[in-house]
Amino acid sequence: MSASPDLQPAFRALADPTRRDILKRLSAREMTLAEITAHCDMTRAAVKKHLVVLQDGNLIQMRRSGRETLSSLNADALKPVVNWLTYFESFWDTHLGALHDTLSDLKDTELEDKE
Amino acid sequence: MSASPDLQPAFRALADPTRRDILKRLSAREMTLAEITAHCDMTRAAVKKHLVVLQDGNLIQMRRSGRETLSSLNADALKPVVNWLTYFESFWDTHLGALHDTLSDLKDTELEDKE
DNA sequence: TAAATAGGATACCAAATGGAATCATTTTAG
DNA sequence: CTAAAATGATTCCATTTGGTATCCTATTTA
Repeated sequence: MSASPDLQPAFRALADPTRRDILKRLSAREMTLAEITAHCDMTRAAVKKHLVVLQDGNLIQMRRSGRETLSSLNADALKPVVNWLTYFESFWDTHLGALHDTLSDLKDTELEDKE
Repeated sequence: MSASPDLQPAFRALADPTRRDILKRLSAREMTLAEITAHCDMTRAAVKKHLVVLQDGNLIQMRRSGRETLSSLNADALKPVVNWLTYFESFWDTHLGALHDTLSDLKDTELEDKE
């Protein structure tokens, strides 16, 4: 029943600013390694490594075309991540999260629509 | 105009499974270091370090009470993260993201509801 | 076919990380 | 006051990371 997909590779991939930047760029169009590198201020080899990490997180795909490799965004892989984070939505706009337990007996007290 | 908050510390904090687990636990109630450690299968010192990383990401707060320190969730800090990810929402459920550019001249072609 | 292009694959490095071990400090129980 | 409880602070260690430098392979294309 494929419990929950392994979020680790995706969270790991998102933990680096260069990789997040690459994702944004790929949301516009697929790009070659050289093109991506042009924006990254580091060597091709370094960018390539980032692409591999992104691929491990399933956040991008790569396809070979002639002598170049086009990387493209796989935004769907972000869904499980957002889903994980959404769990905490009910704790937003209130610092009562930590008191949740303490206040459980007052559950009908209306917490008016925050801001 | 406080452009965008620095997402790095938060993304960094979220990149570790132990820390994500701690966040889930803290969503129930605030906990002491000893309590958290009880679930983590590692030393107090190690857990303490994770708490510091979470605090750097502003995902938790700590308050001292007598000889113990209570850590509590600050779910609000997840908002900017979700917001960043939401940017990609328009690319979900379609693998056309990478072709967005290529297809730009066909923009009136109706892309019927995917799936 | 030979040179130029675009990428892969490795080896190597310094710095950051995850964790354990230890020792010091503060608070509460007797 | 004194010991136990709870945490903080430091040091040390192995592994992972982010990057560079190099060398090698596959495509083009002149």
